[in-house]
Amino acid sequence: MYESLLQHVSRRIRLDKAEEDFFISVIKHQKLRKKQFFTQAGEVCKYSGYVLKGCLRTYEVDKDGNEHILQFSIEDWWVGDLYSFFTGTPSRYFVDALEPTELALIDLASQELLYEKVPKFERYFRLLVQNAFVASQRRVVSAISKPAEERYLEFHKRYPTLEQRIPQHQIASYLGITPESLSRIRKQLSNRKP
Amino acid sequence: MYESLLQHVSRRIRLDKAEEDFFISVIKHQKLRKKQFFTQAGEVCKYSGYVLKGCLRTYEVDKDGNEHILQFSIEDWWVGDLYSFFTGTPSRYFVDALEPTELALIDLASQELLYEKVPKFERYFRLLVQNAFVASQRRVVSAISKPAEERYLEFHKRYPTLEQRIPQHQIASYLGITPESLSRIRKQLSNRKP
DNA sequence: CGTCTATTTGAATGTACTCAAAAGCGGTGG
DNA sequence: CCACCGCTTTTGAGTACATTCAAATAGACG
Repeated sequence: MYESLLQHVSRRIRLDKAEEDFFISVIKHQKLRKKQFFTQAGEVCKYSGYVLKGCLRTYEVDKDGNEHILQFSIEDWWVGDLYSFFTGTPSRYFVDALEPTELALIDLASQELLYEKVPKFERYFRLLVQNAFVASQRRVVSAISKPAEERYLEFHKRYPTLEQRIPQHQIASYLGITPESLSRIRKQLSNRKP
Repeated sequence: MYESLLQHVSRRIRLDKAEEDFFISVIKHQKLRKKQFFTQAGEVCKYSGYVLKGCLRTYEVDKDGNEHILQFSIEDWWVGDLYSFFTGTPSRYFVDALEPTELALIDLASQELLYEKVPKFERYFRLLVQNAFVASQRRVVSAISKPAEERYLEFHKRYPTLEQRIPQHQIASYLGITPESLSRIRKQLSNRKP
């Protein structure tokens, strides 16, 4: 059931059998249908989720009701609002499933217990967050310095498989442009290339 | 010399005297004059720096030679290119001092030694990176979803002291707009308010 | 005081947006 | 199996926000 998760962990820290078992013992399992929410803005994000199968999006809804996608999460990525999760304050993000999805869940109490019993997990999560931070910073630079076409090409190169899986208007939202603009950009590119 | 740093640490994890002493023993001290580099793109970032006094900027230079500021770092913030630091690969960022600056430095070997001898530090750095990640994600949403004026107002509210300390064109670069645009935005605001 | 850099202002341009409508696509039920 | 409905993508026209380029003014520093 959780092989991919254990593998993900063991690529970063070394666990013995007892530690693995303990880890698995605090994990819960969740299935989401398409469009079902994992968390909603205004409520506290009770779980961190590891994607076993499927795809989710994390997004904010602004005062005009427009959605802005922060993150897509596919297999082998963690998902959730870290800030809400750790502080217990209401989240500002919505997270829902773009496909039928299965998650491994861990709640805050379990995570803290885990840190206590197996301190190596501090390292595991530090490494994860560190990577996520590095990626986020790159996206900031991209967002503030590059025109839409270039941002699209970056996305296209870095996440070629994601682009197949996800409706175009969601990608536009992730890139910070309108669906109309993305459509035009793709048209221009296809006229220029072949 | 390092009181502020020790305080910063002890607000997050509890250290006994021996642990404190060990921590301090691996710290080096560095002074930078205004405009002096902490790291440059193309070289490996050898140190993480804790700002004891002063202010630095982290920025990327694009192919047209334009600078894009990722981060300002003032007293009690860590600075450096995490990715380069941990992987030993050349950095893509420049970091230099906007004011005369003093730093507490730790190199990678020392940091790993620290993790080994005082595993609590994994937690300390996890918490730091976690906060930085949360902040970076918010900036992503802001960058992709809000017009320049709104982004400026956010900056103005969140970092009122920084705005006093830093030349306006650097703030424009941080916001992802031209100095001319920021000047016009500020003019409009001052005409509208009073 | 003079030089260099930062900020402001103006005019023209461009990129991306809004609004509106048509075309395409996929799923559902008759 | 086809027809219809809803949603996504495309296309068009007009607009707005921010940029570029150029020049003037203001400020900082030696």
